[in-house]
Amino acid sequence: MTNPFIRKLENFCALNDEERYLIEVLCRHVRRVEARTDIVQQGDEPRCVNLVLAGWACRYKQFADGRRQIISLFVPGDLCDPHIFVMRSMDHSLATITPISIVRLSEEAIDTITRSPRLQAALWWDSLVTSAIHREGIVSLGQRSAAERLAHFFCELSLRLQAVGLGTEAGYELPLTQQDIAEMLGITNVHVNRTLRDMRDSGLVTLRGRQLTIHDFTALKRLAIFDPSYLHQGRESVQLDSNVLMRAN
Amino acid sequence: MTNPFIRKLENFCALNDEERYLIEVLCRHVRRVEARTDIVQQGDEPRCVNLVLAGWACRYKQFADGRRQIISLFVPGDLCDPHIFVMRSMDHSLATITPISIVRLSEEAIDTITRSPRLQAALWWDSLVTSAIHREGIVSLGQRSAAERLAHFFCELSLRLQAVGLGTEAGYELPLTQQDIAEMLGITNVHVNRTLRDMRDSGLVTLRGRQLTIHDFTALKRLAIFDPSYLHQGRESVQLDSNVLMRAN
DNA sequence: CGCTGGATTGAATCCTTTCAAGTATAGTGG
DNA sequence: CCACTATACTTGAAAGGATTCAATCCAGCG
Repeated sequence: MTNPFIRKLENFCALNDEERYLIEVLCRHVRRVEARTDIVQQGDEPRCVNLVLAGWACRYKQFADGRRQIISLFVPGDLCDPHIFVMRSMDHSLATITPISIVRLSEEAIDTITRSPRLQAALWWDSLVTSAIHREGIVSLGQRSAAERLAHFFCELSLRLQAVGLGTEAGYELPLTQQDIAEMLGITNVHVNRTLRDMRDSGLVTLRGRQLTIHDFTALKRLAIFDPSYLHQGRESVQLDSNVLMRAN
Repeated sequence: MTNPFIRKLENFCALNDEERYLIEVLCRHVRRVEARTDIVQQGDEPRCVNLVLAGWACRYKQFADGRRQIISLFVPGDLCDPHIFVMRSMDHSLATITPISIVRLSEEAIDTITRSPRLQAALWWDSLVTSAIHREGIVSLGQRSAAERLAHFFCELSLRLQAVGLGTEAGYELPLTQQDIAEMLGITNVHVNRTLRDMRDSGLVTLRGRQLTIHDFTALKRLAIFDPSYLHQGRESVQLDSNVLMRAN
């Protein structure tokens, strides 16, 4: 099974054997962490960069009163903040969702990678895509209704998982509870449940037993106002559909 | 008047004369753009990195049906995406809010800057802070009520403007319309107006004629659940108040 | 086979939006 | 200097989407 990080980066540009080998060597010491465990906590000094090889994790922030926001999801191939070392402390926490396999990359390991200009560019691309995902998250939370958010979330995840061979347009494994989804989308778990029922009833998607089945991807994209260009996948991502974002004025 | 970008970076680390001079030279060709004008549009190929010297601008995305989300604000000293050049196209637009002075930095200019290890680290710091601001924006949109969002927004802006000498804890110039604020915070302009009235009535802040007056910064922070550590200002930003974020479980 | 966490549903409540109308403010031209 | 216009701000009333609280159902698991 190929390394999902290599696989993802190759959506940006082809790597040579040497570059692939370099990453594979760095990925030899896999660390396993059980589900629902903090990997890094807010306030910690950044010691390493985590790369997910298998399993799901998330970034989150939580208030003293219990409210919690999941800021981003990590699926296989995802890397967090390669330049985090310039910071004194973490302003958020990282936690596993499922049992997970991760690699802890040291600052030296990152330096080694970025010595290759192509890998350096690939890492920039990756973190720019991560930023773009965050921006789109802001758009979702700020402008999309609950149903639109859910639809958008499913669309995005479909493409991200396809990029590492873990899903198709017809569906994928989604190991989140409805509470997790609620904390991602800024709505309550009850409302997630009701919205999911509506989407099932209208023949869009079905979520059962950690398996998401997409019955009508086109309709899902339409509901979500989903424009995949922000994911910058493939080398020619500038195709704006008409149902989609357009400029002001 | 000192360059706000230099001033901001020096919140991260002191620069030497050579480094300051390098930036000042790159800032010689100032471009002026009038208010309410797109600087870069979604779909454009990235040609340069914009650095704001004076005036306010924003990043936004807009739907075909008119809904618009302002994703981030640029105040003097703010730089957008120094590594944007690896991307094929912009997934969002940039627009001015006020008349503005900006500098367009080419890829070579960025390369020149990052040849200095300290400036390279400072640029990383700056973009990590930008990411952190986006993450906190996600938390606001996902978990905070309208009043909490507004309060948080005012607190964050106070610190960011203080970092470049454009505000104090007592207030600052805020050249946004209530509609702009609404599009930042994911609520309607009508609700912004009502919430602003409530905050004025309860003696927290007053916003009149583009001037924000903060009457009770402590109470504002409390309402906002504001923990400034995500801004990573100063060299010792690890001070978590008790009213503030804490870990799960 | 009972336990436990997650999923589901109903009913009431509430925060926010929508629609509409009215007021204030700033800039423009006669 | 004052109509005139445009834009922003303000407020009310009604409607709606999402939350809250609580109870029930379900499935996997020891």
